[in-house]
Amino acid sequence: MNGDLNDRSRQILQAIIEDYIATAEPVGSRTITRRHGVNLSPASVRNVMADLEELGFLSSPHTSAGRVPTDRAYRFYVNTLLRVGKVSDAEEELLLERLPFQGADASRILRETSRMLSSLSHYAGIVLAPRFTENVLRHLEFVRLGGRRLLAILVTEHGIVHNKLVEVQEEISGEELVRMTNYLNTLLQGLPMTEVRRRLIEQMQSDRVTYDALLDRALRLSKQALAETEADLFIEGQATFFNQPEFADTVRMKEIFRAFEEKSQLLQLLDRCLAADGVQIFIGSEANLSPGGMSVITSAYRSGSRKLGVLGVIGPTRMGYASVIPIVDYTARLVSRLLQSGEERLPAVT
Amino acid sequence: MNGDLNDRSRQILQAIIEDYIATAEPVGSRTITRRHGVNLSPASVRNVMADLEELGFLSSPHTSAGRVPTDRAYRFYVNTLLRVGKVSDAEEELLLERLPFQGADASRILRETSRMLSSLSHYAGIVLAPRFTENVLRHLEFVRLGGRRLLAILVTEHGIVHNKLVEVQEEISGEELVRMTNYLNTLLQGLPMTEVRRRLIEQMQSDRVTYDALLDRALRLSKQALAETEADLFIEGQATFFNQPEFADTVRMKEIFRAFEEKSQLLQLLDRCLAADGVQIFIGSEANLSPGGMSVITSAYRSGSRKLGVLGVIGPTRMGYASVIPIVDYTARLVSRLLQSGEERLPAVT
DNA sequence: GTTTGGCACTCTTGTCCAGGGAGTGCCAAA
DNA sequence: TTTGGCACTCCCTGGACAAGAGTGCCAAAC
Repeated sequence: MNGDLNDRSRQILQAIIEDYIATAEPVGSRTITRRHGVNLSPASVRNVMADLEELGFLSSPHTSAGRVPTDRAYRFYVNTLLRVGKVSDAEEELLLERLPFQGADASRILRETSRMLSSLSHYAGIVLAPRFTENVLRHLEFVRLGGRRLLAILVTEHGIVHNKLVEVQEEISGEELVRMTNYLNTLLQGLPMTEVRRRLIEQMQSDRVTYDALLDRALRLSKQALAETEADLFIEGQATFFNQPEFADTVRMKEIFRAFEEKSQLLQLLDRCLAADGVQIFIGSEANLSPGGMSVITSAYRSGSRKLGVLGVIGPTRMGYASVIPIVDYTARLVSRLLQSGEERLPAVT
Repeated sequence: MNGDLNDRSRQILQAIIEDYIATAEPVGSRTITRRHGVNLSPASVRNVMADLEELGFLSSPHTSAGRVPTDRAYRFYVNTLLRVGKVSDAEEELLLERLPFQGADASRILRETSRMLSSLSHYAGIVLAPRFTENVLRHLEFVRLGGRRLLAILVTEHGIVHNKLVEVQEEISGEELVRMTNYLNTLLQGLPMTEVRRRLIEQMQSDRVTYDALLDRALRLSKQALAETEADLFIEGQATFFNQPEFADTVRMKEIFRAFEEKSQLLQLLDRCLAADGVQIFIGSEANLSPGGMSVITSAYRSGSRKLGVLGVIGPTRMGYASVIPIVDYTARLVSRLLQSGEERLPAVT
């Protein structure tokens, strides 16, 4: 059904979309003939526009307004019409200058990334921190907080630190804790979380543990400590939505900010992105976000072949896809490289 | 200048303020006689209102609108007219039920606190996490990330975890790291950060260290690791500003959200609060925030006699002071108790 | 002297209406 | 098939007008 459009229709559709992206105002037939290189009379353009409306690519707010692209039009635009460029030199320079700052740990890099995504795209930047389950355990430590409360600290690769409070049945002495920690670290260090689970269960049934109550306790403890933690999501530049005329009314703005505070819908969407390869684009209703009218462009960042998390941009459907797509793409590659280079310097983990 | 007002003026001023807080609309003389127990004719009330305007307590948006309280009026109201009540049973119940949840570490409690502050007050809740320098060091740990990059993890009392990436000159072996960690922990554990600094410098000059290069390195490392980190600020319920009619226009909303994303002004204000005792109230211009028209009510929370951080509520100047003040007060006490009780269970720190 | 009713005045808000502008749809001619 | 022309629709703006709310002030009442 996409290929159905002839050259002229495509050209006009593209002109309408790009004009609308630039102005946020319904596009009329005369505007097309004037501003874009279309050598036709307004009347002819009107005929084409009527066809495009018939096909579901355009809609008119009211009889005598211009036309506005539908989600479907944007989808067609992104799939077929748009030729995606590269990031501009200025953008690249800014990213390279700002992102890999000295002595930064991963969470800092990721936070800064969401800032950069926002300021480059002029929309909101989002970064989903590496999913806990996707990570490799680097170090596990228990700190006694008092009485039977222990703080479990786990460091995953890239220096991301999670911590969790666990309560034990009986007090544990300092030496016992050291022994437990050593045991657990030799057992689990360097394993991906998915593997960690398996190893724990396997080990619990081994002879060595059956006869050593302390080790048994250690395993139970770490099982508690390694329970899934909630996902970390950095969002920056929400205020950019105030610049979009289509969100000018307060009711919609309110809904948007509610949604951002909620995060759950967004997390669900980003989880889906984690599974896919390359740049993902969700247009309007495809994103399935509650306030509607928003598009999300994402890409997973990775370390080697393992996908760690997702980053991207969220803005109005009427978004500058042409410039945002390469930004997201490039940033994802850059972040991957930054995290990778941290890893390369690691000694082989045994 | 405050005591100047006679009873009647006070009564009318109070009526105006409370009416305006409730309705967000300029209050006229008739409204006062109708809705509040004032046994006077509108004309008399008008005379008083003219005086109050003269004194700077009221202002009128235009000639034939009602009167609106000025910042000064709110200040007078809070200082003199308002009798602050207690939190309602329902509020208390909710707080007690939601806050001290099992197995929560301090940062979780604080995040949840800002949520509760927002949902109880119907304004935005803010919580400033314990200032790093105010804390007691509980545990210090270095994890090798790869090559010469170490992740310093420091746990302060109440189980708050900070981490920082540090780079060393030459690689450090596993055993060396263990020895360093042990040395540093016996040296620094249980000291407040301010003390930690002193001890580090003192120790650097001691004989033992001059002859042991590793210890020297350890000290230098920890000095890097213990550098001040940026303050953590939890804000929740920013979207409540959308409910306030006085912020209905998009321009102001935009400014507010910019300010929230910036945080710096807010941090400055909260820092001032940390110094003061009890509930602090900043009305309108007193808060010195850029978008103006906002009031901030805060109280420091503490552990024992040491103030840790600040929590509070931020909303429009036209805020329900009567109900918010006790909420902030009670919450600060509750959080103090929660953190305290965690501490009590600690063994004495030597 | 204080309080109050009355009255003129001011300013905002909402409604109605007319006119201009932008755009469409359709038809007939090129 | 394209295009010019034309009637029509709808939005937006601005002016006029009335209603409503409130004020300020004055003179009479208490």
